[in-house]
Amino acid sequence: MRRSRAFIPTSKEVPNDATLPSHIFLSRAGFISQVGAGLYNYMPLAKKVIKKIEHIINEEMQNAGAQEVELSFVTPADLWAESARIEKFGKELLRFRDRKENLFVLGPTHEEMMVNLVRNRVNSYKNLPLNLYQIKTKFRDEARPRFGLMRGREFIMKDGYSFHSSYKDLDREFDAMEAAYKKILTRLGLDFRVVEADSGAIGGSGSKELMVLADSGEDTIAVCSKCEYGANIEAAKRSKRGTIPEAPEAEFNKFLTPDTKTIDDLAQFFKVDPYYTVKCVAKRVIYEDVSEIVLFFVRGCDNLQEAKAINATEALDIVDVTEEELAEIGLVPGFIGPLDQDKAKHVIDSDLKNAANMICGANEKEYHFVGVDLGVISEVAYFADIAEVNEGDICPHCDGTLSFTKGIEVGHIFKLGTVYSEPLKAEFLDENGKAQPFIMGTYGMGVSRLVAAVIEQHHDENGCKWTKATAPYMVNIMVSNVKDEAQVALGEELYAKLQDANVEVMLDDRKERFGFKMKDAELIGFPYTVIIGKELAGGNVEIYERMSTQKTEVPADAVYEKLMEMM
RNA sequence: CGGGGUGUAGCUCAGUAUGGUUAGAGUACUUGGUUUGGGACCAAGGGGCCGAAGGUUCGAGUCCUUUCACCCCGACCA
Repeated sequence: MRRSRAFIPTSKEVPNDATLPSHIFLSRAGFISQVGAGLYNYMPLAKKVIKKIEHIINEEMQNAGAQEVELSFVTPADLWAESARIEKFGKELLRFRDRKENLFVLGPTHEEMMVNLVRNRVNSYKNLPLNLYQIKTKFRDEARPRFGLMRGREFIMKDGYSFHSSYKDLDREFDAMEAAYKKILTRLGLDFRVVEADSGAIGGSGSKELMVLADSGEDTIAVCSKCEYGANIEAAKRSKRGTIPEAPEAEFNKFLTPDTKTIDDLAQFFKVDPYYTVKCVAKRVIYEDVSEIVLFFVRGCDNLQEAKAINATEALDIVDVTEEELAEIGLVPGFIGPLDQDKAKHVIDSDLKNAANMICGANEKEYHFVGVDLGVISEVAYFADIAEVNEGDICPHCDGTLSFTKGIEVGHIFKLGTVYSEPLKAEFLDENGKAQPFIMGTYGMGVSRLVAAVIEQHHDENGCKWTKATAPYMVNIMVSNVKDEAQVALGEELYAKLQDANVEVMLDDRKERFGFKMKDAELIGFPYTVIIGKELAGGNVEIYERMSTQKTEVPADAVYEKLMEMM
């Protein structure tokens, strides 16, 4: 491509709403343009990058034995009613009616559609397993789209669905997909981590997220310093503490504790480590038809992890409650404890099971219990893992310590089981001629989000740094002065030669100054820019490597070989 | 969905408190010239329904009402 003919509207101006590097540079470098909230046009450069990512995904999916399909974007709302997700998904589902007044939704994900495609067409265990996928535009009417391609309403996703006759086979496929996804991200040149995740609204058991590591990531992940363990903070586990602070010694007693409503106050009042205090987090737990106040107890040094709390209560959602609401049902904010707690349902963090020498609220204003042994309620109370891990906690798999890092979720794989096949009555006949619902897995990967993720991980203050696998053009030939015939001639020659070698190459033949074209090349982020300029008089040109920002001088007649070698 | 903000040239934004020539700047674009190793300089140009609708007024970018869009913080987020 000749730069003079290319549609690449670059700009020095930053869009006023862009804060993330990927958003800023993809806009400035002429990859994307916004048309509405969370809606973007892909211009030629972005389209090329997307195709490259799709190509790699396709190759790895073929290798893994998955077959590509493409399902209708507009999907009948009936299907969504069958799985009951039309309510669950809520306003994120964009609904509309056709001229015959039939209700449709724009597909935000395609579990129902894929199950519908397969049911009644695959009837026998002999035809399983089956793995079908598509790469397609999705639409989610996000309450608040932001961060450019990172969180758009319309986005491109690879979504795959596998069908099995046994859980064992699902496990095998799940592992195969994890391996394939790792391969894809490795080929794309990304630094990533596979982490354990919360299954969220989609349901199912096993769930892993593929996180591209970047400071701007929206997810916090806990990673082990020694082993491979990594988990989304919503799902992260830990071992029991290794070093436990010295326990306060006290007989069980009720103690007057005026004005000590916070853990800090309490720990200071008794001069104990917050480890030995019990924190109460009161929440309103929402179910389909009803809601109620539930008390969550964790150690004073811990915090409640809401995703875990939702799982522990099987709730749809959890919201804050006010002190007034608590007072209404006879609870005393600041002095709520788990002993003799009959005012509200409660969940106690499993780390508190049989914990001794504890201090907790006495459910009476200005009083706390000291010397509490929670062993007395270990048989009757409901214990669950509801505490959020902290940095420095011990890894659940080894003796390493956990630290936090930020990640961009670019892939999520689930073991769905029969969550969709059952309500949608998608069944096959097993070896005994008995009808069984398909056992399913689902595997998503955000293609447009990957475009942004590459830049989040690879950029500097001057612009994009595409990896070799994702670059829209591998080589940019910059003719410094287009009035210099020798420079132009060499540029054209190299341009033709590289094209013949099937290298994707851009020839910057514009009548612009050196600085302008150089800034432009850095902004766009070609992995290699050949600078044909002043040094040509001495027989040399330069190769500018974007990733390292190193310039290397090479003889003009060797530049082709040198480039081929570098790539 | 709650709270806040902004809509004026392709883009970034002045101008709006106090209504009054022909609505501005920078940048981008066109033409000519000078320049040619880090987004150059000079000159001349083109480009606007001041988000939309209604109203007040002799007169509205500016005041009032309605509406739409976009953005920010939060909630939400397979």
